[in-house]
Amino acid sequence: MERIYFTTPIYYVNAEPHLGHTYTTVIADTLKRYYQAIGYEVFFLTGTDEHGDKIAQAAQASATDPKTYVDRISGIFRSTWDRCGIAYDHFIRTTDPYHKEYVQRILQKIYDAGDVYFGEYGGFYCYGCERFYTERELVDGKCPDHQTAPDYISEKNYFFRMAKYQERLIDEMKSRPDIIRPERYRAEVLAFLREPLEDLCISRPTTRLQWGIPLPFDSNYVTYVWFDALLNYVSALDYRGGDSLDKFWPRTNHLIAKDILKTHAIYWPTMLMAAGMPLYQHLNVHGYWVMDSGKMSKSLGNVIRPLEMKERFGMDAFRYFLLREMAFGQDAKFSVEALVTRINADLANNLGNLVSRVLAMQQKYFAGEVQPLSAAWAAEDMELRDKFAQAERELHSYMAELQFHRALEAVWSALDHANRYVVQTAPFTLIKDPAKQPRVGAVLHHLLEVVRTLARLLAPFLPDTAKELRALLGLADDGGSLSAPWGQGFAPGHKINPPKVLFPRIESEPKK
RNA sequence: GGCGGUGUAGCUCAGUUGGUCAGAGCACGCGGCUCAUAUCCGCGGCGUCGACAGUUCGACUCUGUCCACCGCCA
Repeated sequence: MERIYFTTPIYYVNAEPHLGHTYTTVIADTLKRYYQAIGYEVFFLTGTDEHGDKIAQAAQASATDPKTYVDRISGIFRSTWDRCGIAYDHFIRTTDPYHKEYVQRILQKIYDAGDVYFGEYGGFYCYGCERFYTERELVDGKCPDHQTAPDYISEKNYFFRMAKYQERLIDEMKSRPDIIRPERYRAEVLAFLREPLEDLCISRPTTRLQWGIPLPFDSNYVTYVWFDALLNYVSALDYRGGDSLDKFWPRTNHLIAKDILKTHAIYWPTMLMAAGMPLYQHLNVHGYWVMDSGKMSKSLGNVIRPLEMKERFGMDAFRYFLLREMAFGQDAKFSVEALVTRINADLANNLGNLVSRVLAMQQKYFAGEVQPLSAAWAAEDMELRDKFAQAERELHSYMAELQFHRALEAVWSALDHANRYVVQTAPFTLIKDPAKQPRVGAVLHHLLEVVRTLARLLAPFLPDTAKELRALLGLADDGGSLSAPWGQGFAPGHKINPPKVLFPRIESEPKK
């Protein structure tokens, strides 16, 4: 059995889940369901990143201890994904004991191998950013983000010999053209690698930061973000035990937004090289959702919360919009108006109405009982079947490239054809002639095959809707009845349920 | 300043290797059907494909210069 491993980033617990988190998580979920459907063994990891200055400060600000604070926010992430129906296999927290132990184990290994050294570093440090600034980066001597004067700090720290792996990394990036997708992000990384890499500072003294994982070789220091956070992708598999690590690790597909390209394309692979592990299979990079009302922020009140979207529009409708509207890799615009337009046009009018009209006729003309197909199919019957076969082929090729929007477009193109088929065959006219009743039965049978095919093709994208379609068709949940060839999905005498409104039209825009 | 990206119909965007590539959806106009969530089907216009020059028999698609916006680096 083929295997594949999908990861989202671990989300930093300084904010609650918003649109950006949700998009990455939804595409991971969609990919998991898709690959499972085509027979893969899939592992899907998500979780939370919980160490660092900012968290320690945030905890202090809310008059609590860091552990209590991160438990709360991490819990919000987990319950949000649960309530959104996200089918992750494991939820990792960087404060989990097994993760800490794993990070220490790898740090010790790299230290023993001589890839970590103790050195001095001085510079302007901004506590808000948790980072050093070069003089030229400062604006009027102040941090460009916080408008505060940074402190000059000189301290000894541990460094990872990242520069040592630069050439190997370049070779790897060049010899594997699809390691980073889309291509343009690989080009960006290669451009960055034309300049010499510096070694990576991986520690903070405990005098300055306690909320972190202690270095195994020096208890006066904790590890600083990179080893702590990035190693989650393997520590989770290690924790799952058995052969999880061997089964899934090299088959890794990371999903990230473009803001963390560098950490995943440069720091992470060199860390893996030092640890003697193979690199991931693909780093898949998506763009940003841009709000038409400006950059998403609490102060503007335009933060998109997944649970609120689910409440207002339904999770499947929200998922559909995210998957259909963004071209993977590029930025896309988000607005409630566009969301409503998509729901009305694609889900209510095209998909929902098609199912509704088919099931209504099936009910009205034959009391729900599926009628036999004729021995000889009409040309338009075969064309209808072929359109869906074509849509399925296209769907597979687009999914291999993470082109979710194209995959859905392909399905909708077949779906549109099905609506044309209804007009073309006009069962509602034929039924007036009793002699034509067998033809009407056959036409509706073909249309039920459309609905059955949709239930199968849409399942990774719209899991709840697919389930609802199966229920309406009276088909079992096991998938077997869905994958039967066209024309063989329904046993003689099988009964179909009356229609239901899957996606109500949204007539007027609810208040924002 | 360097590197990369984007710039195509009113809006959101597709356009793989240069020759039905000038397209889709939404919006808009007209017509048709009535099974259906006033849904569906057909027809229609709108674009100097950011600007200018070049290569070519032919460029949205290649080359160069420039403009606008975005990102990364400095």
